[in-house]
Amino acid sequence: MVIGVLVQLVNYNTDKVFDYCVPSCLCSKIKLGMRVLVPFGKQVLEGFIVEINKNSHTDNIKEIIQLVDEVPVLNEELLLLGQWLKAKTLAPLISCYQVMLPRGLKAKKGTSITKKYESYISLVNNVDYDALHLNLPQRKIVNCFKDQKLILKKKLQEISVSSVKTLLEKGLLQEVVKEKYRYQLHDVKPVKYSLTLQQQQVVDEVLNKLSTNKTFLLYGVTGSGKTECYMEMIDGVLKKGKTAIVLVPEISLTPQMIERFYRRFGNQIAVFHSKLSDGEKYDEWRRIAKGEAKMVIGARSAIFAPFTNLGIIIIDEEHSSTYKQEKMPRYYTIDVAKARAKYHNCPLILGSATPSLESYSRAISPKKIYELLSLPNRINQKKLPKVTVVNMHNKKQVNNFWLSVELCEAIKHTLARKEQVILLLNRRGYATFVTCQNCGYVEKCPNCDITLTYHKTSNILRCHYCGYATKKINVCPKCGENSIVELGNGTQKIEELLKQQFTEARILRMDYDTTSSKKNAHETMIKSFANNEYDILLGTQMIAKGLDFANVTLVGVINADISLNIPDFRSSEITFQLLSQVSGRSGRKDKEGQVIIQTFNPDHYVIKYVQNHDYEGFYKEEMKIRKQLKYPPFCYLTYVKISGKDYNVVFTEAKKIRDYLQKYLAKNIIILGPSVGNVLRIKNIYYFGIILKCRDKKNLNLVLGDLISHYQNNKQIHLDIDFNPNHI
DNA sequence: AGCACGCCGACT
DNA sequence: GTCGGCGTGCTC
Repeated sequence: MVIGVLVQLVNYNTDKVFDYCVPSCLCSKIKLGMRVLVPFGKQVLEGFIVEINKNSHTDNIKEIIQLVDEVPVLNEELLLLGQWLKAKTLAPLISCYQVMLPRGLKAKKGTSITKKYESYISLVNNVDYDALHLNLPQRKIVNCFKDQKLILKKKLQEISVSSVKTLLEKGLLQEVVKEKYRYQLHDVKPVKYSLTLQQQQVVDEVLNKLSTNKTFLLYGVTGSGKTECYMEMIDGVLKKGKTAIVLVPEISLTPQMIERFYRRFGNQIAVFHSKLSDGEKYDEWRRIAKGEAKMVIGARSAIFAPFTNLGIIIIDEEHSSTYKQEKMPRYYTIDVAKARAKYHNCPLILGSATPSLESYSRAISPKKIYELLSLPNRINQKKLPKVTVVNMHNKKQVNNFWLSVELCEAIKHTLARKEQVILLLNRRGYATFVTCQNCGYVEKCPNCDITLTYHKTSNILRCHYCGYATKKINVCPKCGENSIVELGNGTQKIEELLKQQFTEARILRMDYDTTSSKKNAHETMIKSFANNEYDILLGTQMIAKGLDFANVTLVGVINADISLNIPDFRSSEITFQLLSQVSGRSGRKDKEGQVIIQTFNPDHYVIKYVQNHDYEGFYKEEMKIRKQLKYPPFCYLTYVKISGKDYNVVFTEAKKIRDYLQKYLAKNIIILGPSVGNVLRIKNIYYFGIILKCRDKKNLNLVLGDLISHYQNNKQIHLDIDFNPNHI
């Protein structure tokens, strides 16, 4: 028997199927998707069986060493999905399979994680336990099985070790050895929710179409109860004997969130998140593969959960940039979800309070690419908070560069009422830009409408999209004032300024620096703030998502301008989403909330629409710009990154690649660059980027595929292709 | 990724 | 004459 094996080396040179023969004693055990150990040159490697019973055209075939698995780790669907993923992302096929599996199951060198076993006890059929003469501890043990079929042996032994032993010896109880799973939640009784009429309509709409491969966009304002809808939909799916995948951004995957699902679905759920150990992830994966778990809740990678009968896929906060995988294979989770939903002929639900422009345009287009479901009201008819915009140019209003009089007053009053404050420190950008301190003017690229990045060493402003460059100005072309300043950092001072202003207040700072030091720091901080151990929570965008604090009645945005000016065509969209989301944090329960946004650009349309909670208004205005400048959703973007150690080599090759693309790509594909990224050199590696814009991919993947094979053995140049990139 | 092969300069 | 630099190419 000859089989085709894909070995574990992530490398374009070895990314092909190698033939091996199987000793006859193993032939009956061989299945597609299993891992095997094979000799490969001088090495011994693990690989996946991707072909069986093939005719080999190779003469010197080697024999496999042994099988690694008893059952396949990749089922038929996932094997196909891997090929699809390779075609979509141009990544090596082996990396497409690796990304689907928890670390413990990836084909690799070295030892796999060993399974752990545990003994359980159950009753024996056809025994009339009531008629038996049992002593007290024995009777007590038997009684334990009144509401459970299977009980841990260890648990029963707590009653009496010897009684368990006697009952087993007499054949009145039987022992069942099962795999032990490391990640366990305790048993909770199911809870039933009652839905509002609107929620019920949304749920019914989906439940009526469970056997169609449709994508729904659930557009529901913050606090409209999307999660309850998801749970009700899942309930319907599970009742049909099918399974479900729920994706949320990693940061929203809090114990409270998991607990909510757990209370409803108990042991049927599996959980995937980054805090689990390799062993725990492995266990959760096994529970899904064996059919013990019926649904999974997890971050991006849970989209590959090995369910065989998917009934629904739900992606919450669908606009979140975390759904893009930033390393090979650079997949976009929503694309993968669509492929899986198609395979299983089941619905895909995308949920958001601020849908991505791509999703919303598909939902409202006459072609009805997505079906739109709306939840326009908050549960209990709570009003959205009042949003006040403070113009930071108005010198009378400003206490100092970062804190306005109005925000300080509001903080004072909120603290006096013993209520809590969230302050958002917008620090997303690491690129420096220049702005007029007097009128808020920001220098942008005349071709791309992207904020120009200031390069201090050369005193030049540069566009990261097309490479346009201009000398830094000192006098504002709009108002004529000599007040152009650099912006982009300096936010560290704010905590100190706050401490000076509010000497009594207990301030909690939460950002990458304070949460990355300890394992559960993020979680602990959120908890202590929720417990009123602090008055003010000062944090970066990580505080904006999905958190529900009953006592927060004031949300302040320190500097809305930073993310508004990140050099990215999505900067307005990202800012709208961020500000809308953080505004939703204010006044969630019975208290009325308010939001104060400080900005140097009070007339900016993003600020205007955030103030009015007007997603549709923002959508319409932003779409005009996207259309005019040919950005998504009016085209697909592809980013070709060229890097290497030698500046001249990298630049020359980048220009060669541009010429090559110009020659071979379909003529209506727009080519921008090569241009330098916001940092020319990182760790002594130089980077250039070429941006491709197209309405229709035409021969794009084909030409780029050829480009990759051409450079796959080039030691001086590294090529990296990113379809639908998050960052440029 | 590893490892061998092979073609050039510098050395006990 | 040999040791070792690393560019090139192969691994079923």
